Amino acid sequence: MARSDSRERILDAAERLFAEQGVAATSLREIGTNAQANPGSIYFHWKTKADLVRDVFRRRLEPLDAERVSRLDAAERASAPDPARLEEVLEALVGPMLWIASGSDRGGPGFLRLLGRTYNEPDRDLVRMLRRDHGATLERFRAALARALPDLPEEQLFARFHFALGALAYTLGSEASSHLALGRRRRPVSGRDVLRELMPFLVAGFAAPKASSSDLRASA
Amino acid sequence: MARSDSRERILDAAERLFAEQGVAATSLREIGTNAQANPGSIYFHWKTKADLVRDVFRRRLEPLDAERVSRLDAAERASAPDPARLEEVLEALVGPMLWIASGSDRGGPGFLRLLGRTYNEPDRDLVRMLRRDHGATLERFRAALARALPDLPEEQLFARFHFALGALAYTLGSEASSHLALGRRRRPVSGRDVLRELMPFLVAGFAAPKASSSDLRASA
DNA sequence: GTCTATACCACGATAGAC
DNA sequence: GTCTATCGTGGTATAGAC
Repeated sequence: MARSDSRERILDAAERLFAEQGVAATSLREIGTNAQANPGSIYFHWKTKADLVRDVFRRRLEPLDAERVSRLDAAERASAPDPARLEEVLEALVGPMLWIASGSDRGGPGFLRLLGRTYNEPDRDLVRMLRRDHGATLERFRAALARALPDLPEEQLFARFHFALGALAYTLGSEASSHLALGRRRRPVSGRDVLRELMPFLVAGFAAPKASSSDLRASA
Repeated sequence: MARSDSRERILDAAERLFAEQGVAATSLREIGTNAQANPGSIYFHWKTKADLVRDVFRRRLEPLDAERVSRLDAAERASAPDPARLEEVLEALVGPMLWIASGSDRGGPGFLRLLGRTYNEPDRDLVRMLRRDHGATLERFRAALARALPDLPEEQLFARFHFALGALAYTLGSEASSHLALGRRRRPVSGRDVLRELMPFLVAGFAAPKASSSDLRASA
C-alpha cells in the first residue's frame, strides 16, 4: 500500500501486546521491537501513544459496529411493523463478534480479548474515546431491546443489558482456560463454542420474570 | 494498634486509587501522598509494590471468601441430603458482595469496583496470586452449581458460570453511570439495587434450555 | 517506625542524520 | 519513511538520618 507497511505491522503488534498485557503496561519501545520497527518511527505515524491506541481500536471497531448495525437493520426490516424479536436483537449484537473471531484480518480472537478487557479499562481517556466513537451503536441496541421487551421497566432492562455486556466482555477477555482455575479438566473452549453457549443464557436472562422476590440478605 | 496506623492508611489509599485508576496506573508516590505518609515508608511495610497489591486484596477477599463458604455450608446443611437449590447457591455467591458493599470497614462499594476490574486484569502475577489464594472458593461454588443442575453438561455449566462471574464483575467494576453511555436518563443504580436485579437474571440464565438451536452466523 | 535524599532505570517524546 | 541519539520525567526501590 501507499502508506508503507510498517504502520500496519505496528498496529498488529500493539494490538497483540495490548491484549496480552494491557495498554498501560505496554511500552512503545516494546511495540516497536515486536513490529520489527524502530520505536522512534512510531512518532512518524502518530503524535502520541494515545493516538496509536485510538487507531488500534478504530481499525477493528468500525467494521464491528457496521456489521452489528447492518444485522439489526435487517432484522427490524424483516419484522416491520412489529419490533425485532429478542433473539434477533441479541443475535445481531453477539453474532458479529464471532465474525470478528473467525477472520484474522479482522483481529481474530486476540482482538476480542483486548475488547473484553477494555470494557473494564480504568483508563479514563480511552473510555471517553470509546464512548464518543461507539456509544451510539450500543444505544441503538438498548432501544431495540426495549422494544422487544415492552413490559420490562427501563431500569431493569438497563441493568440486564449491563449483565449481558459483562458476560460477553468477561468471556472474551479471559483466556481459553479461565484464570480463576475453575475446574482442572481440559475443555476445548473455542470462541465459537462460547458465543453459542451465550445465546440461550442471555435470552433466558432477559426474559426472566421481573419481580425479584429474592430476599438478598446483606448480613449473615 | 501495635503495628502503627500508617500501614492501614496506606492500604486504604492504595485500595481507593487502584479502584479509580487501576493498579498499573497508580504509583507508590501517589499512594504515599494520599495516605499522608512518605512514599519511602511504604518499603518499611512491604518489600515491593506487588506485595502491597497482594495485601490490598487479601484484606478484603479473605472475609469475603469466608462469608461465601459459610453461607454455602449453611444452605447445603439445610437441604441435606439433597443438594442445595440453584437459588441458594447463587445467593451465597452474590449476597456477600452486598454485605461487602454495605460496610465501609469491609471495603464498601470502592472495593467492589476494584474487584470487578481485577477479574479482567491483564497483570499476570496478580491473576496468579488470586487464583492461588482464592480459586478454591470458586471451585466449591462450581461444584455446588453442578449438583444443583445435574442435567446440564459440564462444559455448559462451566460456560454459564463464566457468564455469571462476568455479569457480576462488569456490573461492579463499572461506575454507577455506565461508561458506555447507555441512555442519558438518570438512574439511581445503587450496588444493592443492581445485585438484586442480578439474581433473577442469573437464575433464569442457568436454568435456560441447554440445546442451542440458534444458528449463530459467522458471516453476513 | 517514619522521614529525606537519591540511585537507577524505563518511559514517552524530540531532533536530526540518512 | 526509518533510523540513532538523547532529553526530561517519573517510576520502583534503597540508604541512612532521626
